[in-house]
Amino acid sequence: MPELPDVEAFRKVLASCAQGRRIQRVEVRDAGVLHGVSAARLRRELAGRSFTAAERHGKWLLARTDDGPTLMMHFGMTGELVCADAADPPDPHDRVVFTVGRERQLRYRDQRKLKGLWLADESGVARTLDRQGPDAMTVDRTGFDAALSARRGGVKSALLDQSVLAGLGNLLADEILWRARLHPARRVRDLTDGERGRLYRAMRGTLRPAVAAGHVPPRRSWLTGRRDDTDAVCPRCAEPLRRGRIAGRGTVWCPGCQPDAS
DNA sequence: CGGAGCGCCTGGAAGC
DNA sequence: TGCTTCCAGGCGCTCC
Repeated sequence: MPELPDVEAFRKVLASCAQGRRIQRVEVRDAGVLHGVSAARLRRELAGRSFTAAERHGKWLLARTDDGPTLMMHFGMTGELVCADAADPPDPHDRVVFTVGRERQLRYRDQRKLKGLWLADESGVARTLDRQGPDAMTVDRTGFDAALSARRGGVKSALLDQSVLAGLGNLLADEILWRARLHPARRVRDLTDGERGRLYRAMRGTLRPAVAAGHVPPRRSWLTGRRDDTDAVCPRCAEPLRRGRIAGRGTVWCPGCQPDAS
């Protein structure tokens, strides 16, 4: 679930809940979400420090600390970041709980534990972010073309590859391709300049309202709002939507609006 | 290099 | 009803 818009919402949660506040307590309820750091070291390195900047790149969320390491968070498919009162009952999927300030808690909650938390110094942060392409929210048209230029495969696979563009997930990729009227299996190299422009504008036009909403909104006027329908039809042309597996992922598209590769 | 397949985890839904 | 299997909005790895 968490794609760029969700992680941007978590960034705002981090900023409003914990930024500038002292970390009083670090409770690791399930060490299975910790990567390369023990519960003891996480506690030792963070307790007593304050969270400073809240940054996001693609689907990575970075919590900086004053003169300390950076907490890096990735939410996999089911993760979220919640601000709660210390008195609120814990959710069974609260894996790590940071008590900040008086009685406030920042909770890393995740059912499936596919990703989790890392603790990194500057070079560690750089090593992770160097593997990421430009952020999909802020990349300009020139950077977008540059990111796609080296690609030989299908366009959906390129959009999903975080080292090409950072932040798009399966839902967004389908939504953007539908909006751009491009079949997900089209080869990137075959796209005309006009088609790449359409794709870029579709990405911006999809991300802006999704970030405002904090997630990809399941509006009926969007493809996303139809993909769970039993007899799903295109919101634009009413053609029955097609489902298949493209780039190894469940993919939905409109055969009417998004003409086949060939 | 691209892309398919698998594994990491969990739990809800579908199948028998 | 109960047990089994499949599948999911992510991603890293191996293999062809």
